[in-house]
Amino acid sequence: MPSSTDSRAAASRPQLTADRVVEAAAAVADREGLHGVSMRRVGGELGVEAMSLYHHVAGKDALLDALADWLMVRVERPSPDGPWREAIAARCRSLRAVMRDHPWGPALVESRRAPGMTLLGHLEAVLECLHRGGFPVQLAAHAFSVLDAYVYGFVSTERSLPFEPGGGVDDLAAELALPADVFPRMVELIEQAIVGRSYDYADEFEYGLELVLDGLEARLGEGPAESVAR
Amino acid sequence: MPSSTDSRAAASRPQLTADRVVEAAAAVADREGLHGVSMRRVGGELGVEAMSLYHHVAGKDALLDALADWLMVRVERPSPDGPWREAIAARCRSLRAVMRDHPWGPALVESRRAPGMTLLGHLEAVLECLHRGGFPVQLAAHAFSVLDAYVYGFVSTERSLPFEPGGGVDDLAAELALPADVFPRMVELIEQAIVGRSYDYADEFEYGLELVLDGLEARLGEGPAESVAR
DNA sequence: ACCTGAACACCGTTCAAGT
DNA sequence: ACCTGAACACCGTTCAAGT
Repeated sequence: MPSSTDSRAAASRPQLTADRVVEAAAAVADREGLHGVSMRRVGGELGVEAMSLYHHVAGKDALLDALADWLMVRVERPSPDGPWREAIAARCRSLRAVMRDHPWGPALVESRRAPGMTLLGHLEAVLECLHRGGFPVQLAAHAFSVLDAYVYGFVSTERSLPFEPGGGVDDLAAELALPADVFPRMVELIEQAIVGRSYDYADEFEYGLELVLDGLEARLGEGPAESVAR
Repeated sequence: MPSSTDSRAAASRPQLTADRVVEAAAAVADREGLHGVSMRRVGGELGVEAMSLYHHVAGKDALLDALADWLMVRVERPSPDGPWREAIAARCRSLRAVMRDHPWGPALVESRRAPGMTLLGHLEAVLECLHRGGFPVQLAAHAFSVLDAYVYGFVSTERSLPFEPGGGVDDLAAELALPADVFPRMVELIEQAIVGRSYDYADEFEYGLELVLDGLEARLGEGPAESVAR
C-alpha cells in the first residue's frame, strides 16, 4: 500500500476542489435559494467544516463570483455561422431557460460588481455574431444593450408579477384582493388575457423577443453607412 | 404641564412610526447599500434599539416590502390624458431615474415575492393609459410585459456592464485585462463606441425605449380588431 | 498541504422585564 | 403602550493549532 494517499477519509470523500465547492453552492442555491448559500451550509453539503472552504475559494464573495460564472457556462453561445437572427434568438431563449432552471440567477448576476471571464467570453460571441450579421459597431452596441435588458428584465419581473405562470388563476383576483372598482383594468386583463384562454407566459417572452428583433432588423436595414458615419 | 406626554426623551426624539422606520431604512440603503439594511442599523439611525422596530413593522421582510413600496411611490404615474406614447415614455424614464437614484432598487424589487398595493396601483395606471390609447387588452398585456422587462433589465444590467458610465474609459481595456486577440469585438466596441465620442449611457436607454415603443405602435396600427378576435 | 476548533463581530428574532 | 436587556440560533472570517 502506498504511503502518500492513505488517509482513511480520502476514499469516501473525494478531494475537495474549487469546482466541487461551486457545484455544492449551486446545489444549495437550487434547494434553498440564494439566501441559503452560507459558507457553513455549503461546507455541510460537502461533509466538511465551513473553514475548509477557505483553502479553495478566497471568501464568500469570490464563491458567488464563481457561481455566477457557473451559471453563464450553461448559456448556449450564439453560433457565428448562419443567419444572425436565429442564432441570437436561440441564445436569448437559452439565457432565459438557464434563469428559469435556477431562479436565484438574476438576483446573483445583479449582485455581482464586475463581469467574469465566462460572461465576457459570452458577450464576445454575441458581438461576433452580430458583426457577421452586418451590424456596424454602434448598432451592435445598441442591439446588445436592448436584448440583454429585455431578457434579464423578463426573467426578473416574471416572478414578481401578480399572475403566477402555471398556477391556478380562477381565484387570482380574489387572492390578490383586487377590487374591480379600484383596479378595473387589472381585473379585466386577468380575466380576459389569462382566464378563458390557455395563457402561457412563454408566449409572452417570444412576443417581446420578436418585437425587439424586428426593431433591430429594421434599423439594420435602414442603412449601415449612416450608422458608421455619424 | 400635561401629564400624558411628559417623557423626557419625547421632545428630542419624535414619535416612532412605521413611516419613520421605512424612511430610516431608505437612508441606510442609500448610504450603505441594501446589504447594510439590518434591524440593528436601522434602529441606530433612529437612535433606538433594534427591538423597538418590531412594534411598528412585523419583521425585516415586512420592512423590505414597505421599502419596495416607498420606492414605487416615487415613480411618476402616466397621466391618462394626452397621447399614450408620451405618457408611457415619461413613466419609463421616471422609473429608471428612481432606480438610478437608489441603486439598491432593482435588487430589492427582484427579491420581493408579492407586489405591494402601490405597485399594483401603478400598474393599473399604466394599463388605463394604454387602454385610452386604444390598446386592446391582449396588446396592453404584451406592451406592459415588454416595457417593464426592458426598463428593469436596463437598470439591472447597466451597473454590471464592463464600462462604467461617467468613469474614465481610456484605461478600460487594460483595466479589464481584455486582450485584443481574445476579445476583438469587445475591444473594438469599447474603442469605437465609447472612446472618441462622448458616450452617454442615457442615450442607450432612449434608443432601446424608442425601439420598443416603435414596435408597440406598429402592432397597434396593425388593427386592434384582429387582436380582439383571436 | 489541507483541515479544524475556538473565537470575534456581526445577524434576525423571542421573550420576559421594565417604564 | 412602548421600549429594552439578555438570550438564542445563526452569519463571515481570522488564527493558532492540529495532522
